[in-house]
Amino acid sequence: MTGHDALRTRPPEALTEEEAAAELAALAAEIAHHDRAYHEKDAPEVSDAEYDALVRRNQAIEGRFPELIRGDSPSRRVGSKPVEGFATVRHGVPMLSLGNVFDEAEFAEFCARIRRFLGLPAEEPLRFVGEPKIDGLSVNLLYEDGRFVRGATRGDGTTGEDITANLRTLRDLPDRLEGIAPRSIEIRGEVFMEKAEFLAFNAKQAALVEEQARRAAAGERIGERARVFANPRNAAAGSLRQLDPKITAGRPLKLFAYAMGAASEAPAATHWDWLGVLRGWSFAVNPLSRLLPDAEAAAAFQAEMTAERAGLGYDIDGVVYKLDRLDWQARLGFVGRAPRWAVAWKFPAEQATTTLLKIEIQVGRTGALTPRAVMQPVNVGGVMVQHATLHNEDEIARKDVRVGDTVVIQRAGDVIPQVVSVVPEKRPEDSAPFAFPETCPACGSHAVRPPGEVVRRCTGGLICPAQTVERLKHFVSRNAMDIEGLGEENIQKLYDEGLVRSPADIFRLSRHAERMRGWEGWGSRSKKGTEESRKVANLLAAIEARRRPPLDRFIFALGIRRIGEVNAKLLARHYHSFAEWREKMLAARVIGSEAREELGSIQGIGPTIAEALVEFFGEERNLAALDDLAGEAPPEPVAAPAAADGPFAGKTVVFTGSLETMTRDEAGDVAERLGAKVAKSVSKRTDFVVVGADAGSKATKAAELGVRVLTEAEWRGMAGLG
DNA sequence: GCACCTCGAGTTCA
DNA sequence: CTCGAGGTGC
Repeated sequence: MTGHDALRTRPPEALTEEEAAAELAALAAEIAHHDRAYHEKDAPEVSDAEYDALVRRNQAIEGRFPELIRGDSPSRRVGSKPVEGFATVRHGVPMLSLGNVFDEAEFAEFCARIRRFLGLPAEEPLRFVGEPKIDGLSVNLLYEDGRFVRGATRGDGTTGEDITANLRTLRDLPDRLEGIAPRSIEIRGEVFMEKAEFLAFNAKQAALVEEQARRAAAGERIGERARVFANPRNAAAGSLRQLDPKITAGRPLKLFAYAMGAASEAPAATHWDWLGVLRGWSFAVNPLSRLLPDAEAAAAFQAEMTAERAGLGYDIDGVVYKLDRLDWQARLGFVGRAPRWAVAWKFPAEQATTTLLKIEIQVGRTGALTPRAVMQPVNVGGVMVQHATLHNEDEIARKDVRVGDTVVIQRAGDVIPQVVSVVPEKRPEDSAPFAFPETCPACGSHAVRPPGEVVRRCTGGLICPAQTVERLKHFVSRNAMDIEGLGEENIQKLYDEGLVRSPADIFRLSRHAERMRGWEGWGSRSKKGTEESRKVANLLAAIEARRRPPLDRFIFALGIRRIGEVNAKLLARHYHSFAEWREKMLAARVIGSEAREELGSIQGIGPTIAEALVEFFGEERNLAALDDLAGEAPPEPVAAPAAADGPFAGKTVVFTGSLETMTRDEAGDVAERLGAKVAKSVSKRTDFVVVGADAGSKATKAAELGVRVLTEAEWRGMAGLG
């Protein structure tokens, strides 16, 4: 729905070069957007077929205009979503994530929760199966009538990529299940590379890279670039992503099977027996897995694995404990996306020590001053780390972090580095406590910290260059205006050159095309030639492609405090058009006015958020910038969600429990499009409660109040989802 | 008034 | 992903 549909219906041959460039830019942006919606937010906005149509359109145009293929073309991307080759696959049963515990007390709490839920006395032992948690790639293997028919990556848990051909090359994967097999069954496993194999393989890769470099220097053409991998996990992932199964076949990949997904019949009554069944079907099951009679045995097993960890042939980051009895598993169900009957007991995060070189203060788009540690680069768990957030003033004081200190760092939640503590013995004599600045490092304005709040904020607002640049970055970002090719660096450059000071300026950039072409790397043919000379044209095309933004994106892009994606959508849906919204916001500046009441009556908008909006509209310069922008890029009204009739029109619907075929958010979107109002909790004004797996009190309440309860299947039927 | 849930904002690295 | 804080229902 980007306004390019008219163009898209024309065959590529009928396009002028300029049109083609513009459409490729728009397609790249749109596909990237969907990739994100699909992967990161778990909320695809288009069907797979629509998505594929976009990709095919992109390929068709690229085929006709090969010289226009963009550096960021979706067809080149090797990132999250493979665009050629791999199809997407929906798992029969979602592939879940696991809750984590880090010590015996947390594990005991996990056990206590199970007992509470099942109503078991403390004496009743909980029998677990412990399985080393390998750091590899989860895959889902579908067998029908005993034959391997499809294999997929985990993906976002709901849908993954079809990598059947690659998986067939694994020696550990039986093509056929021996003996009695259910008509249809999904088997989950972990694909990984052993440490020794990884080192040998990576050495080969390194040699290959070197050789390619030599040949390139000699002017030879080289095809696919070889690469070295940072760790076994990445190597395994890279190997499974190969479009050519022959390459995968040459990689030393292993597979351990460990769980069952959707199955036409249950092949066992306990998890332990199930592992036995898998072995019988000649799957490799981790031989270290063990049946543990009670929680004490689990704790002992954890200690044992901690000791043995270093000596294992592969990397593990903890042990997974699963309640053995499948009937209990079924009763326990799920909280969110994680089962209540299993947990990952993680080893302590890998730590490293390094020196703190300095503490930088970053200024965010709302003026928040955030301290950031700059450290001597150090390897933590296979990744070089040199920055870590210090969160805020209090955090620095609490840990008494000082410049020059030797600090212990770790990567929390597998990714984000954090400073754990300082090593006081190694502190230089002349060190002083860090003095958090009380003025903005970018504009010198006062930075204030309201009582009771943690964040200190620059009061410079519109005059602060750092805030202005951050707001511009936010404006063009993916979920906002989504202007492809306008990243952080380019925005900074355009700001520094004085070409862009406000969002509206972006839409006037075409006036400065000549000047931009003169910049090094923008159009001046320095080294690489062709691609750079296209940069300005591509950028302008990408900007044009966004000249009619949907109102919700437009509102979000403004970067008003407390107005994120969700609240922006609420506002856009409620006020429908830009003019209406603008007028009502101005009127709402008067406390007690009708417009203010209306604003507060929107579900999800409370007094604080209303206040933030009113504050924005109370600033004359904001209003001027807003109108300037709306003149350049007038927002399109969002379609009114109301459907005049149908079973959900005008009804209030509550979704509860975890739905299998979609997330609650997705379901909510569908319901809204059908004219329903989606609420979070059940009251007597609720018309329908849609109950997913493991619904809790809301389902009970619905029954008490006599509200109509729908199963997921019934809901899908009524909503016309088939 | 309190507990729970959801949203916003900020952040790192390959 | 994680924290803080706002909104809403009990």
